[in-house]
Parts: sequence; structure tokens; C-alpha cells
Amino acid sequence: MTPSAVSHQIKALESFLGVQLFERIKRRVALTPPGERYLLAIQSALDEIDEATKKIVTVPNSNIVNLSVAPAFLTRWLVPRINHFQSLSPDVELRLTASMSQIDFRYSDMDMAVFYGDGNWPDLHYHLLRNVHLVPVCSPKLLEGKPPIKSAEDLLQHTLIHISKRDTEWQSLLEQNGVNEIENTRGMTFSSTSLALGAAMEGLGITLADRGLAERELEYGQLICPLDISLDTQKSFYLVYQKGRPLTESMQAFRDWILDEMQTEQRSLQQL
Amino acid sequence: MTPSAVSHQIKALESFLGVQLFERIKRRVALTPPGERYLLAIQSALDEIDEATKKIVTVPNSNIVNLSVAPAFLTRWLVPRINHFQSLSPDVELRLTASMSQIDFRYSDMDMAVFYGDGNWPDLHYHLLRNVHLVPVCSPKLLEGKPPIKSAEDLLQHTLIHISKRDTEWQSLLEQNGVNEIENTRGMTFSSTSLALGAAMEGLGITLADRGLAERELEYGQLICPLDISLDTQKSFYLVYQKGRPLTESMQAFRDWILDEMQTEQRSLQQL
DNA sequence: CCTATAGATGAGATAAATTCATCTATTTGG
DNA sequence: CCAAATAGATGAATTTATCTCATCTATAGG
Repeated sequence: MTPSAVSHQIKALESFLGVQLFERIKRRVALTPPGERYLLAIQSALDEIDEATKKIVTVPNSNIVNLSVAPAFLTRWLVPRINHFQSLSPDVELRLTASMSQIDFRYSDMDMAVFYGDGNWPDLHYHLLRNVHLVPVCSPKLLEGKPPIKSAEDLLQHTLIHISKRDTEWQSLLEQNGVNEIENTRGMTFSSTSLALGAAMEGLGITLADRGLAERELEYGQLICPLDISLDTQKSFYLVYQKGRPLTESMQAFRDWILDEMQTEQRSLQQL
Repeated sequence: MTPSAVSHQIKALESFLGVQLFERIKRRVALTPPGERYLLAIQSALDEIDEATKKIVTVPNSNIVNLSVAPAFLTRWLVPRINHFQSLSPDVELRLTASMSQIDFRYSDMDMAVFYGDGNWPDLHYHLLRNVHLVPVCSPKLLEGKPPIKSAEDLLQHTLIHISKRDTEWQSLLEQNGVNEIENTRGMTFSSTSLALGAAMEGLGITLADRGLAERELEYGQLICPLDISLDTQKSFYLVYQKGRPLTESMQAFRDWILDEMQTEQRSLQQL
């Protein structure tokens, strides 16, 4: 709203009331005594409306949180830890939806979301959860009886597993590691990280995955890192929700938990 | 504002709040518990705004009352009594304007008015001041050396004085008193009651006047009633002012005085 | 079973609010 | 002392919000 709009509105209000609310003093304005009194009264009333609106919107007993989550993050990070959150907040009910797209909150029932992206959402609150570093992973079975992989170039001897709409990831990683001319390599494409990881675990090839999201498979030896290189995607997972929207206590509980959990993991990783 | 507009606004508010305020029960709506709570809080706040606005608008020290008054009423009833009002409310300044038309307050600086009419003004507050009964009046000089006036028909032997735009008054009076065929009688027309009364006092003819407005002239013998008949015009003088507009203390003082004065006069008349 | 009615919806019209361009008068800095 | 910057105001144009109108669905009443 511009100063011009404010000036128009003040003029209209003074005309409507038949009372001068401001005294014009050269290039300044000052409230008149009636203006002071009116301000106090109206401010109080508007504060009450604001308070009542906040109370009504933040329904205290709304224990449901609707979450739209990037699928890889959902299945590989969140779901395994959900029990920890529930044990801390037993009365909160998370309603989880996997979605690869970045929903538009205006046309959605979702309360919060986990986006994978660059964090450029001016209309949203967003909290960094974790940066994404992609590393090549494959089944140990893939390498049995095969020459060891010692360089990025050696990766090309195998099937590269891509994820739809993220074709550039492999190319970026290879280029960063000295492989400049990449011919049409043998490959296959899946529509999601989960599917790609599943295929990799079956020994169908090598895919790229965020180390943190594949850590359980890596721990159990279902997947291994055949080469110690990684790609900084310049993208991250973020917790996002609408600006200007009061959070229920359940939403706050979830936000606080997930940020704290990420910090705890971050500390653990730094100690290793 | 139509039900349709209300429905739209309720829908928008519920969407904005993310809370259902009304429960739709077939063809009825009922407030939900959150709706009840919100209503109480918002109603209270809006009442405060309304109160603050009323207080700010009713500037306590505005001692001026602008009045637009039907001319006959002004000159013949109000002006003679103005001193009484001033003695009771010495700090109130009445600014009086004579106007035969019924002003439109939206386009006028007037605070209050005295209208002559039928009292059908739905957008205004109106208080009955007095009913208007017209009686024929003339100067005693007119009748000197002439046959006495014993019936309505005898009135036709004299010049009838009309007031512009109120031509039907004479005709109505005569018809009500048995004079059915009225030829084009000799007459003259003036633009106001005051002028007509002035002409009657000069012996130019007989005019119709409200008994109360001509009472001083009748008292002093400047005018007499040549025949004891009267016309109920179905119109009255009313004090009027805008609905929804807070009255200053001066306006209230004037309203209370004039209504009280009229009641006092009414009692006096009834005692006679 | 038909008519009337409450509430809701979408489109168009109207009203209100805001922005933009410009002005005047004052303040500030060189 | 003068030029540039700035606060507040104004009018016109644009944008947004609100309201009305037409219509619909489902229910109630005669």
C-alpha cells in the first residue's frame, strides 16, 4: 500500500467522521486530540479482532497435520523415524502424502510440505532440512566378477540408472570428475528415487542417491558406494508452510521435532 | 445487501479462516461452536468501534445547529419563541434558514429541519410538531359595511387569496362545507403563507392559515376568523434529522426543547 | 404433486481501494 | 543561496472487492 492510498483513506475517514484526525504541519502530520483518542479505541478493537481470528484459526484441538512430502524423503527418511516423533507427540496425527511436485498451498488442503528445491519461495516460510549430495550406489552383486571401479570413467562400464526429469545429475557428476565426452551410455530411467534404488538393489545398475536417504541400505550392505565421489546438487530438502498462517500446536510440534532431529543428525555426522 | 452477498462473504471468510463457522442443515444454517465464539469476540470488537466512532463524531463542544425550516413555521412560530430557547440554552447557536422545499440531507449542511408534509420519510427520524388545520382569516376592515358571512358560500363574495402550489386547499374547504360548484372565483396568489397573511392583513381578501401560526394576529385583532370552519390538510409540521447520525448535545437540546414546547402548548390548548 | 423458499453459485455490474503521475511546499546539503 | 530530495496531497486510471442478478438444488408446505 502506497502513501498515496493512506492519504486518500485518511481523507475519506476524516470526511466520514466530520472530525480532523491529523494536523498538517508543513511536511509532517501529527495526531489531533480526537485522533489520539480514536486511535486508542480503534487499535484496541482491531487487536481484539486479530486475537479472536488467531484463536479461531489455530484450533487448539486440531491434532492433525497434513503433510505433502517429496517421496524419497518420505519413504527413506521420514517414515523410518515417524515412531520417534509419535512417541514424543502421541496425540498428533500426521497425514502423509507423497508428492514430487511443489504444491500450491492456495489450492491445497496441506498444512505443511517438504519440498526438494532451491529454496526460492518468497511467499512461504521455509526451513532448510538437509542439503542433498548425490553419490553413486549399486548392489554388491553388480560388481562380482567384474573389474574394480577406480575412476569415474569406470562407471561407464555399467548401466547408469536415471530418474525422470533429473537427467542432468549423472552428466554433472561425470563432468565434475573428468569425464568430458559422454556418449549415449546404456541406461534406464525410473520415475522416482525409490524405484531407482529398488532397481539398483536388484543389481540392475548404478544410480545416484542422497547418502542420507540410502543410509539404511548402505548399512545393511544392500547397497554400496562403488566410488567415493559426490555431486552437490545445489538443492536441498526444505520444510515449508504458508506465511501469515498461524500454526497449530501440532504443526509447531512437528516443525520443532524435524528441525531438532536434523540438527541432531548433523551433529552425529560431524563427530564421525 | 442481498442474501447472495452474505452467502459469498461467509464462504470467503470461512475459506480465509480455514474454519467452518456455519453448519448447513438442509435449508437452514446454524453457527458452529467456533462460529459462536468468533461471533461473540467480533461483535464485541465491532461494538467498540461503533462506540468509539459515535464518541468521536459527536463533538461535545459543537454548539451550532443548522436548521432548515418551513418559512411559515419559522416566522410565525419559531422566531417569536427563540428567546425562550436561548434563555434555556444560552451557548447553543441556531443558524436558521427558511426553505419551502424538503431538503436532501445528503447534499446539505443542515443538521435538522422542520418539514411540512405527510411524514413519509423512511430514511429520516421525524417527530410530529403539530397538525395543520387551516381556517379562513381576513382583516376586520374587509367586512366593514358588508353583509355578514354566515356560510361558506358567502365567502365567495370576497377575494380568495391562494398560496402557490396549494391551490386545492380552498377548493377542499369549500367542498367540505357544501359549496359544490365553484366557479372561477376572483382570487390572487402569493408564493408564501407570510405574503398571503400580509395581504389578508391589508384587507385584500380572505386567505387560509393555520390557526396556530396566525394566533398573534388573531389575538391583536389584525386578523379575524370570519367563519368557524376549518380544513384538516392531513399534513403537519415535523422536526426531521438523519437516521444513524449521532446528535450533538446542542441538537438534542433543541429537539427536546421544541418537542416540550409543543407539548406544553398542546396542554394549554386542551385546557381552553 | 406443485409451488414457495432457503441457501449456494457463477457471471456481470458497480463500488471501493490502490497505484501512478504529478503537484506544492518544505527540508537538506553543497 | 540554490538545487535536489522529500513528505503529504490530489486527480485519474487501474485493479480489486463487493454486490446484484439470474439460476440452481434441495427442502418444506399446502
